[in-house]
Amino acid sequence: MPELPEVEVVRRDLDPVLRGRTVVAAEVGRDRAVRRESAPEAFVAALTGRTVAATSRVGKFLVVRLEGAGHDVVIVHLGMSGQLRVAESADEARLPHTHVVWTLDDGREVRFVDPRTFGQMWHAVATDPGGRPVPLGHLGPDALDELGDATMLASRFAGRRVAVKLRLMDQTALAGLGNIYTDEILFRAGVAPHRPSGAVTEDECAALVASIRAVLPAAIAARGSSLADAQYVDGRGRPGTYQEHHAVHARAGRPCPRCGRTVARLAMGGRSASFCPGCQR
DNA sequence: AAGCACACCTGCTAGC
DNA sequence: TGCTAGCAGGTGTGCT
Repeated sequence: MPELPEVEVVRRDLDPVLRGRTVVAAEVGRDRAVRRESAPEAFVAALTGRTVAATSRVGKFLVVRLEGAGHDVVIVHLGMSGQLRVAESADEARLPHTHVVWTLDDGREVRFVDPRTFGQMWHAVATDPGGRPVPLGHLGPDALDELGDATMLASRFAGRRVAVKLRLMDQTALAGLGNIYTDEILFRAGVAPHRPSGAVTEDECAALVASIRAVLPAAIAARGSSLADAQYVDGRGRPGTYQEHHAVHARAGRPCPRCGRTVARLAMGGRSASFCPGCQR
């Protein structure tokens, strides 16, 4: 799935389910789902009997903070196809590819379902002085909560020859944007995806910042984007609707909604960019 | 040392 | 109809 808006929708669904609840049991059905742990047993032991203090998010990573003096957390990344689903009880049938299950003290279950297995979760102990878990220290500022001004973005682009779309997707530069939302953000800002990031002007950086500030909240309000393969659903299994507002992403060959020219597709960094050659320069 | 290519998986679709 | 190749929202590593 999932880029920042989808992860944020899942976090908002899950927070009231988890907050103040105690995890009475945890089970790992597929070791790869907790592959950063020394052993799945360590993950289960660290989580069992613990009460959830709060949830937060950094970029595409979901952070579940546990009560106690140790400042420890569970970090979840949904990868390409991960879902966190709430079941009202253990009796509800499990979906195929259910790899991790947390049983809560109210009888509900939180289930991690992930067909492609690129997602994972793990227990992390230390937090840095800013309150971020140490394993997430390499991430740049969060694109929703910590986005700065045009000057900040320009400083992230300065001296770089890499294409601006790839730079926007670089999680160490700015955290949370992926292939869908960089397509949409670049379209709205009128910037072509293959432009070298160092050549993007200050005015264009201002347009990109405004575009990020518009697109991410709108996508969250629409409960995320669910594309053709329909892998992304929220905590209750429902798809989002923001794909209905996509101007260019996955619309190559169809007309640009603004100027009518054909949306083009470009191979970039091992994936594909969609853009309007008329609106984006 | 920035910038690539590639590995890691499963499932669906388009095309033959 | 059935097979195969290609493609899909991600991150991390290792080579140049």
